[in-house]
Amino acid sequence: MAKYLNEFDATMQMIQGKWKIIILYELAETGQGRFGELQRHIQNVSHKTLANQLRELETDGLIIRHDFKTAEPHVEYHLSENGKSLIPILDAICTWGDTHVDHNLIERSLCDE
Amino acid sequence: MAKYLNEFDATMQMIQGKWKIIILYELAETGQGRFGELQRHIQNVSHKTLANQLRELETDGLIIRHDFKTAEPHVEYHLSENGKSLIPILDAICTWGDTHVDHNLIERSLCDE
DNA sequence: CAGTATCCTATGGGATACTG
DNA sequence: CAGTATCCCATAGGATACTG
Repeated sequence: MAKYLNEFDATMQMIQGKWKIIILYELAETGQGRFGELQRHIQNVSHKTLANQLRELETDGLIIRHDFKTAEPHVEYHLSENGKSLIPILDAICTWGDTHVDHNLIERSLCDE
Repeated sequence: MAKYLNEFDATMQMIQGKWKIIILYELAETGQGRFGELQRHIQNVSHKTLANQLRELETDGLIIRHDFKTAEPHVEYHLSENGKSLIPILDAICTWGDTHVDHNLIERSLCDE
């Protein structure tokens, strides 16, 4: 059985999720990040949901999880090549929102800085 | 209160919905379409859901609903300028899915024909 | 033909607490 | 620090039937 209706659906399912794009964008800018860092930067995301979305992004091959396997837990996330290839699209999505949506309706600007 | 988290969120909320992108793409290709036509072309969409998504797209200003107000109900939908400006992004989303997702997982190919 | 109303289910995501 | 488990709620979307 096919998992996706079409190419839109495939792409959308991978980036759909309240925080997924923000996570990808954050990692694109910083290069890599730890769980706690991401949670601090992306305000209001719940612990459970961040963990969920990170796992989905990892499963879909958009980010890579590197476990340092030290005594004190230390995990770093960074974009895969596939994830990086998505950035131009995210830019386009951000720019479109920036130019076509009333700024008063937008809580925190992310693109075009 | 802001309605959207950021520009991503704004754009995503407008195109999110199981059939919204397909509707937009369909209208982009055909120029305009009636309710029944859309339902026939977009297989498997339920009557109620199609009506819902059309109304949301209209509310968000992406499509325009033209009621001919004849005795026999006749309504045509077509893209607004805002909706048209979204097409390049949809193309990018489709192309990305086409090149980065296993074709066996995709039910019906829509782009790159 | 186009649209609305009702009912139902699956899922996403928040709050919170627990584990190693 | 990173992750999992439980509980709970709001929403999306399907099936179906009804209206003008």
